[in-house]
Amino acid sequence: MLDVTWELATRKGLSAVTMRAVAQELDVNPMTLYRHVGDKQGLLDGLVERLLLEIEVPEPSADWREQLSLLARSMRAMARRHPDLFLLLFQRPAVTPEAVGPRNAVYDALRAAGLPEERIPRAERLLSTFMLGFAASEAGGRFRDGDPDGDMAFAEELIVQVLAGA
Amino acid sequence: MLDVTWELATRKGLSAVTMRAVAQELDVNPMTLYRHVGDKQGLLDGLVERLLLEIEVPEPSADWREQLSLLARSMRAMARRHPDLFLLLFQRPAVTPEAVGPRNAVYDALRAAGLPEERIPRAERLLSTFMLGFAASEAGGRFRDGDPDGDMAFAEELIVQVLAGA
DNA sequence: ACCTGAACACCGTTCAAGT
DNA sequence: ACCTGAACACCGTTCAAGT
Repeated sequence: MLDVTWELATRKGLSAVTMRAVAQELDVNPMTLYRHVGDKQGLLDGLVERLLLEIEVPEPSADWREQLSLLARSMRAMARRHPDLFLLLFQRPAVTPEAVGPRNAVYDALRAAGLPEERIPRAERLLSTFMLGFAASEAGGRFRDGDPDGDMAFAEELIVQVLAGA
Repeated sequence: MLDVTWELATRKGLSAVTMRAVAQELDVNPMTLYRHVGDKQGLLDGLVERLLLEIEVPEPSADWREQLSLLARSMRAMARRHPDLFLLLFQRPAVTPEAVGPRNAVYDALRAAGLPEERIPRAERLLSTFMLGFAASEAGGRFRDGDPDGDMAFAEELIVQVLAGA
């Protein structure tokens, strides 16, 4: 069911994801969905989980600068593919099981940058918050007529600089 | 009309803002709204404009660190008051007329920090993006069980450090 | 020309009737 | 006990009928 819902969201956008539309896609009575999902919110939760799992995570063996760069790129790409769904990330706790992939990827990069272990969790929260905000802004159109690539390149320089001098 | 809509959004949340509910609040036929607003999206646009205007902006005469701190605080407060509406900021260009207040406030602070004029626009975009992401995360519950005040205090230290050494 | 009620094409969810 | 169709209480918006 989640597969079909995800496919529907990808193909026609989040606004097309309704109980009734998903049910029709499955050739099933709308009420039948409630056996699997409890709620419309449950359906959306599943979609956000899936989005987190679809974010591509870099090799931990790569240069840490490259790790961060790749991670930022894949988050931005995911946001562009699912702009409305991406916004829901702000409404879910960052500590769900599906969130460990991306979080560990940031942990690995920060560790590789030489950041002391005790500073990593906070640094990850701040860095991820920035990346999320940036990707959401770009995908949502807040940067209209701007230069997101240039802005992100500059942000990466700054981040590398701060991490190198920490 | 916008006053009543804003009041409704504040009192009962964004999901209670429907054409029909606003019309009822005004003791008017739902169709009458279309004379003033064209669209439901138009109603929401008005709400986001108002939200931007409601963000409290610091005195430009204060210490620049204090300016940034106050601005962050008022953005976070606004996000907590209107969590769903706040998310819509990501879906609107940052260059609307109502956005100049907050943007100029950041400009002023960066100028006071001694940042060269030509670097200010990009710095403002990155800084505002972080603040927006942070405020949205906190208000939306992404930081559940976290320590947003501590995280923000640390972020401010970092920002001051970067700006001082620029 | 302007306004607006009824109507259309949807929603998510409850609940009672059917098996 | 399980399942589900009809029904309920909503939506945003169109459009034709009324003034």
